[in-house]
Amino acid sequence: MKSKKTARLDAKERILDVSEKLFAEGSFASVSVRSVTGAAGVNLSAVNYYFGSKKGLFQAVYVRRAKLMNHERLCMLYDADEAARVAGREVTLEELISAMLTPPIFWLYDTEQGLSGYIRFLARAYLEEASDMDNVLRQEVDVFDKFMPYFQKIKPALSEGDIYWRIHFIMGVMHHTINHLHRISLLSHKACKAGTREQTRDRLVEFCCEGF
Amino acid sequence: MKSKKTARLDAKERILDVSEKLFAEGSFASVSVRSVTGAAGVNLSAVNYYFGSKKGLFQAVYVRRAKLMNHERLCMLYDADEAARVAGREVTLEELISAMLTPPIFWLYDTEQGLSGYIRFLARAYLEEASDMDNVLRQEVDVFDKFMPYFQKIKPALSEGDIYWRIHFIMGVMHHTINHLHRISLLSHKACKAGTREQTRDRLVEFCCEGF
DNA sequence: TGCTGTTTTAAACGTATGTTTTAAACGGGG
DNA sequence: CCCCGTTTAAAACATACGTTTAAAACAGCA
Repeated sequence: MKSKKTARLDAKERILDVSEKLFAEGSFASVSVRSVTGAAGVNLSAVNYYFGSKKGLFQAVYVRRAKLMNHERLCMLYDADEAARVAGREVTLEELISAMLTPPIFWLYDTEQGLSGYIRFLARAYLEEASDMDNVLRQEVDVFDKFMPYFQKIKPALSEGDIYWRIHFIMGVMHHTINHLHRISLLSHKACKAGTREQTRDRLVEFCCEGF
Repeated sequence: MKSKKTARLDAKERILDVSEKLFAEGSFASVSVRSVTGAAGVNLSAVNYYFGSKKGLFQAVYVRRAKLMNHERLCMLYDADEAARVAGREVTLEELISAMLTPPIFWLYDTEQGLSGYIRFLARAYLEEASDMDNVLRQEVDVFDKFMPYFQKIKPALSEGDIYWRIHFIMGVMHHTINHLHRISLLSHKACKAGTREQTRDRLVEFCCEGF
């Protein structure tokens, strides 16, 4: 019951890794429990044993890295705030948008830890109508609320609604990049390459800064 | 075999209407043939009779309005081109982006003819990995290729790749609005309203023009 | 070693799925 | 009226699904 946990976590974690990947590539309904357990090399019952149900598995995939994701964004925000404070200036718009976009975009390029899978999983989860997934949205909204005062200080002429609309657009640029980065070369007749994560991030930030 | 066609088209069209709506709300796998035929009030076999298979139905939903959609965009482009020609000026960036965004956004607000359903169906089809759906992408790419020369004339400093990246971002803003317009009020703590189709369109165009 | 709680396995359950089949109903043209 | 191609109807098919069950295998500890 103690050292056995290693095996337990192995299987559990393996299921999470695999289903993160599969849920990133297809919709909830299109991924079967059997395809998950098959790819993870565990017994069919393992999903229900560890997570109660298929929906529970989906939630668990979400929860596993949810805090870390937004934690990184808030860290970047606070870092920018601190840097601006000591320099006696205001946080810049670029810093704000970069704090919102850098973590997800960098994760998108991470294949080692599987963070790429998670970020694509997230982008899909936004479209799942399972009412339990509303908290996926809500959690991100909570983060943006922390950004709100900064935007208002930088753009005092904009109403709260105006700012939310722009944040909404930024999310659109981000999600679309997450969903389609792998075929952006194809779509552009090879005219644009995916590039490095910094290049992609810079493109996004630049476009969104100007649009704001 | 002649006037009987009315009944035939009625059933066929009714199936298309219903599945357009259902495919707009859920993924391909999450929509069952039985839910379609049930809502359409036709027999279960009707889908396979008219469309061969569930996938065939999906394709038929796509094909039904695909040409019209991009036709409207190209019309707006040619209108802008003509207006600019007679005025002895160049087409503006705003006109270009408006031509790309106005049809889908206006459709999104159309509930009478069900165009709203189609445009949300399209946004979802982009994420279906069914390889048959690659032509959904390709068709839109073909349209953008028609826009390409205009963008290059307006922004001669940008490389082809730069322009494609920006078009990609514009598509992101558009798709995200299509997918989430119905809950944008919720996400913003009621701070922003969905507004009229013109207001939404103008917000999109403004943001994308600046970003470009 | 025997006991205990945990994990894994194999099998089965009940239901929902896409599709096929077979026959009935329909409606105009001979 | 009857014939015929088209459309609808009901039923069945085979498979895939999520979930449950019950027993076996396991690992630590007395």
